Amino acid sequence: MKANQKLREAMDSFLARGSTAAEPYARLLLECIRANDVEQVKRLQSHIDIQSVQPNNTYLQNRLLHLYVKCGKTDDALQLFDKMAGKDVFSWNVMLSAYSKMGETGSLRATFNRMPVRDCVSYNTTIAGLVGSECSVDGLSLFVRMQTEGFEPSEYTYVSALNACSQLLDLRLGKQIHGRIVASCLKGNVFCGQVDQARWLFDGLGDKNVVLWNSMISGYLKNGRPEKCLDLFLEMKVAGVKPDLVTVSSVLGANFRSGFIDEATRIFKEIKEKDGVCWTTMIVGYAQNNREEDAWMLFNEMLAENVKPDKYTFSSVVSVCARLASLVHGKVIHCKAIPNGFESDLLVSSALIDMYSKCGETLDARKVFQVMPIRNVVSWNAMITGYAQNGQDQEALELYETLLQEKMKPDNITLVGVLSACSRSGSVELGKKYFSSISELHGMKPTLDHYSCMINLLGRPGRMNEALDLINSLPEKPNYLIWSTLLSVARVNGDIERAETAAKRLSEIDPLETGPYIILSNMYASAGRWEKVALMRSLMKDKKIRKAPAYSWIEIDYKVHKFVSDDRTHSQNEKIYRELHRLMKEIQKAGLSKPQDRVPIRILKNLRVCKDCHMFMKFVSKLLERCIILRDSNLFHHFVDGECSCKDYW
DNA sequence: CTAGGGTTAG
Repeated sequence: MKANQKLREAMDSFLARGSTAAEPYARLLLECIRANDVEQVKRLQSHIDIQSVQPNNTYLQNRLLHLYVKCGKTDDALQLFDKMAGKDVFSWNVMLSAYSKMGETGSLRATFNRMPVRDCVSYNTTIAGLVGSECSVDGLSLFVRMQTEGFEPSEYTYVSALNACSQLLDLRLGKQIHGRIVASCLKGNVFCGQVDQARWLFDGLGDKNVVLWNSMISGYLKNGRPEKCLDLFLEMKVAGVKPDLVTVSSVLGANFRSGFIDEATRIFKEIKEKDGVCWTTMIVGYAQNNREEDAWMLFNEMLAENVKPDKYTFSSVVSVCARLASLVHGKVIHCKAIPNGFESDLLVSSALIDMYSKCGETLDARKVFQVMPIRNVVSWNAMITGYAQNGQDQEALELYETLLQEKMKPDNITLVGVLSACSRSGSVELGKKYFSSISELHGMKPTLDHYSCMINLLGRPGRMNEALDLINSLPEKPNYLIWSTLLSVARVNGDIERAETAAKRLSEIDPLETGPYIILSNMYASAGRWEKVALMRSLMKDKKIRKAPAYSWIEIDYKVHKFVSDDRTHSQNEKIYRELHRLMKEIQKAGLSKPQDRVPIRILKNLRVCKDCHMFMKFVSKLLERCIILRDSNLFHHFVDGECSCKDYW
């Protein structure tokens, strides 16, 4: 703070003198660069152009170029670069790193090809950029080319080359390259899921720098062994290697995955100089541990500390809003993303589509989808599943057809969306067609998720025998999802026998889960088999199974309110219950019909909505002339004028 | 200037 103040004073007096002397100008500019203060640089340049004062000072210009790239001001960097008289290989490399960071492979390749002279770093940067943008094949061919042109690969090069192998799942080539690394006494990395082998190599290495430790730690993380990361973190400290920001970010991630969110919070608070990645990791950690409010607060702290959020931060925070189904928070983020230049970013846009869909606003979601300059399968999936979950089956299927027309390749998730749209609209034949297209047209193997959709598709309209045949023909052992799907279709059909089968299997897999007992008990009650209802109750009592608490979230005037079932803790408790009782009475009278024009009421529930509440909401929507959008653990319910978009199937 | 950390869809 103090240093910046001093710099500003120096700047003021320099500009006041109106001097254009080269030496003080250069000194001042360098200081601005050292302080990472682009604003001061701009201020200085608005008075005097660097070209007119320092036309041949390549060193100074390179430093400035690097600062621009570091701060994400690529346009400024490019402008300066174009004007530079004495470009050296460093200047070119800085531009390569800019394009590499942004994933602009076109400009990256073009710049690389235009370079008059290249060095090892030029190759390393370009290879890393290509590999990072899913152009691993090209990255590898450049890896080969650099050697034919007489450049010796360094550890940087090998890391990228091995990354390329792991991306292409080419273990054979990876091992070959690894052999070369061993031969040239360089250091390896952690790839292709062979984490134990990597550890063996790692232990064999004498001198290990911080990058190596970090690679090993993240290797464990990527291979789903977070507990090992923490061990390694401690070992690293014992070995006297000082952890850096990268280490801490990995370890933070590991803590979340093993559920030690409080431990992570402690480590996070200890870090003095946090960078954007640290903040993002922590925000994501909160979000994944169902602490969305903390995640949101942390994001605001991050902004208050002047740490610049990037596309990863924005997409994470947008997904926090989606989890909360908080449209106002989501819109705030959307508005913040625009001036930061992330509006049309692939990650952010896909998260926005998901957020709007999860708030029941598919029109807004579609607007985001429509303006995206580049879409990948994730963007399409977000939009298709958004439609499917909101009961807009036709839109979902139409969009899928467009995807096929545009020669995009769908993935497993796309087809889950498509099949669930079919089952909701009762299009059995169409669903069957899409199901067989998974293997026949797209050359993929249907997963249990797809089979579950099919059981739903067949079972709902009562084709229970076909659904059971499908379960018997599964290529692998039926999992929890399959049996709970069978239970849910058996419930719709009042098929107690099948429901019993499914519930039995479910309790074998997860004995503590309450859902199956409750569904079965309700089915017995509907059939008047009260002795069975009593049996279910005593069973649940014996096993000490208790129903998970039901939560609801509702957003009123920019604030999210959370309720537990039979909650009496809200500050406006009396008023709420008075209104509830008034509604109950009104509903008993019923019979109104007026246009819908007010803001919808949005409700989020952690469990599946029960039959009574569903009925209640239908009445309330009619009575209050308000659209109610309720998102439960399963899908979306748009209640309008006494009808629900789920068509009473859920 | 180049390697290692965080992100989106069911």
